[in-house]
Amino acid sequence: MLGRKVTLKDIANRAGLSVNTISRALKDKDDIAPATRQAIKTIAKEMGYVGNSAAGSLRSGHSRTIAVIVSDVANPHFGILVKDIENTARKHNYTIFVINTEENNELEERAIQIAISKNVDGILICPAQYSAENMHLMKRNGIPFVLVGRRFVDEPAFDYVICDDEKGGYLAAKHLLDQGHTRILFLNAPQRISSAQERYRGYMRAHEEAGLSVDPALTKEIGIRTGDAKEKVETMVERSEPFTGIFAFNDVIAWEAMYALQLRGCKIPEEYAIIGFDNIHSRMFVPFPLSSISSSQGEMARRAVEILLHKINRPDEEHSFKEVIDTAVISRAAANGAHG
Amino acid sequence: MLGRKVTLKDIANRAGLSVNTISRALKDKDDIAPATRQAIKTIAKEMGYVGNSAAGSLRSGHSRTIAVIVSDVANPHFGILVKDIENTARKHNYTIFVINTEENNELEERAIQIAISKNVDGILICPAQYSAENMHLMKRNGIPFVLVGRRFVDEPAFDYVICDDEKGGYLAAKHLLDQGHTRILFLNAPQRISSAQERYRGYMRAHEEAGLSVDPALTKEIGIRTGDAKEKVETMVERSEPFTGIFAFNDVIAWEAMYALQLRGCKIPEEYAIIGFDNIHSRMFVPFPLSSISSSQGEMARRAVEILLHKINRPDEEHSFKEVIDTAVISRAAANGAHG
DNA sequence: TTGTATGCGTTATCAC
DNA sequence: GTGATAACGCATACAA
Repeated sequence: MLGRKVTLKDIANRAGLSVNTISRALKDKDDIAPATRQAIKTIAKEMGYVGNSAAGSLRSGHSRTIAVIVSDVANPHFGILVKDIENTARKHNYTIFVINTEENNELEERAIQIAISKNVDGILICPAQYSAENMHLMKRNGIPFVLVGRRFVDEPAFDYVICDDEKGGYLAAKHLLDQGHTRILFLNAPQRISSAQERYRGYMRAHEEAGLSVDPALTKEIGIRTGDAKEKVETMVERSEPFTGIFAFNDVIAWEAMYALQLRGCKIPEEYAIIGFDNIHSRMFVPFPLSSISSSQGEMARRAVEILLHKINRPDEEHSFKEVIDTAVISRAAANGAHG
Repeated sequence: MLGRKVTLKDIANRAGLSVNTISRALKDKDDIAPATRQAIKTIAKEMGYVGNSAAGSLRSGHSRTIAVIVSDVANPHFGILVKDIENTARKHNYTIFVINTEENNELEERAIQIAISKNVDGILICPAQYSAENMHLMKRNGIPFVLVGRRFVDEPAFDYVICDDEKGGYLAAKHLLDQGHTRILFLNAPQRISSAQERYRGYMRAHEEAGLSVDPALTKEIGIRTGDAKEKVETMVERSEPFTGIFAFNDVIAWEAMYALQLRGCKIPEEYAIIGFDNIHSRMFVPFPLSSISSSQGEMARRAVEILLHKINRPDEEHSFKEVIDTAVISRAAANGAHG
């Protein structure tokens, strides 16, 4: 055991062959004698050889790796998304790694730099959207990338795969309006985020259609920090601000809102009806029902990977990819008298 | 805009200086004229330069990056752990990226290879533990690593940071036994995993102490797949196998068990008492109470990073690190008549 | 079928 | 303070 990284040279020395032969044998090139190849592979395995992709990609220009940059690893929505991305990527013989931005602009810039500096072939990113500047970092460096779940409407050059957020917002609000709720608290993400804007538009459209105006006091911006939604809901209840429905930007925020209501002794669904977004209850079993808007993460992940690989493999093609995946209401009612 | 990666050479051309000077200026070496440095930095920023750490680490031998290899990104426990690791690493000016193994041996091997091949300075890993072979891949390549949450008892050379799983298992079982439950279903992880073994030992010790023997039919192995716990619990209920308490290996399994019981119309906590592990309810607000064993992820993350950095910086020091962080019962009762 | 030479982008060393 | 040169580990082109 060397106690340091095993290189092609180490194997070459052991095998009495040139570095080149080792390299070609391990890459299964066809101009190596089968016996030689076998012998080399055995030695490589024995020595615990792990290729240095940093060196390899420096020379070859590709690494069969893609970086996935997400805004919140602790949100199961992204955990599921990452899993789905990984599965699709693996089918195409690509490996992924994940970098977290915590919805922070500086961390996002760092994340992109790390990805680029590790010579990834492409990047899938759910952008924090403080500005498009970080995206231009990828553009300028010629790295193929696809936006996932969010888009920049002012930047037609950026490809994306999103779900139909406007429709989702519309369906969510309509779902509650149809149940007779007229004052719907919208726990939305910050407005810089495209999906927040679009869901808001849908929320407004549903109200207009119902002939209702919306009290601006009912729209709150929730940050990524745990406890933010809880505090907002608590304040509303404390001040006896009237509302009976809640539409949450995502299911984790919805959970927190439900928690806050319970704390204050409010009854769900007797006093409040709630709907979330992402439909994560379809991918993990949680012991309370929550209606939600399905954004089809699996489909989103698959298309995002496929488009990215397409761009990686045909860098000169100018094709533009803008995919909007359909959304739908998934209605979950209280089963056995429990809340929902 | 070049439309390809910006290199030091590009900046050197623009600035009319040598590549070496650019490199030294951007790295804030002190033998560069302040004016030169400033001019260079401006140009670099303008051109959207991103250092190629793949090339840099090839030469320098380090990258200020560590890889975090976890078994299930979709489990919020790991999401929180990753966040905490990231925070500590950032304080020391290290960047992390995450690779998922889905508790699969081949994916784990691939993950380790990716990490090593990207020239990371060290690895934090929650091993899948099919064998210690994958760990030896790191050992043989001289990459510092620290096990997080799991350990190899037969391999005294592998450093780790874990929580006191035996005590955790003991406390969990005792918590339920003290409430009068004598038949406690243990939804454990597979036995190859050290924490599963140790929690099982604790579970047994609590029973012995109470003068009770344990029915082997009450111990089930739950895989990583969503739905596994649900099916096991449903089968138990269907067959009317008697039990009134459940101890789940982690909180996500506990959620699923509660879900399954509710589906069958079982009442919690009237008919069943449940306790989980990881205490993720302390880091996200979920609208139902769940008692759990606190494993102090924050502390675990902090220590793991510190130990890893120590090993990176003092590679010759033979110091061995084996840290066991205390566990405790966090009891959560039903608040407003809801279940718990 | 195998070996030799070259260069990827960066950093370390040394000369000026 | 700055520039020239070599080297990291690997893959490619080409020679043998």
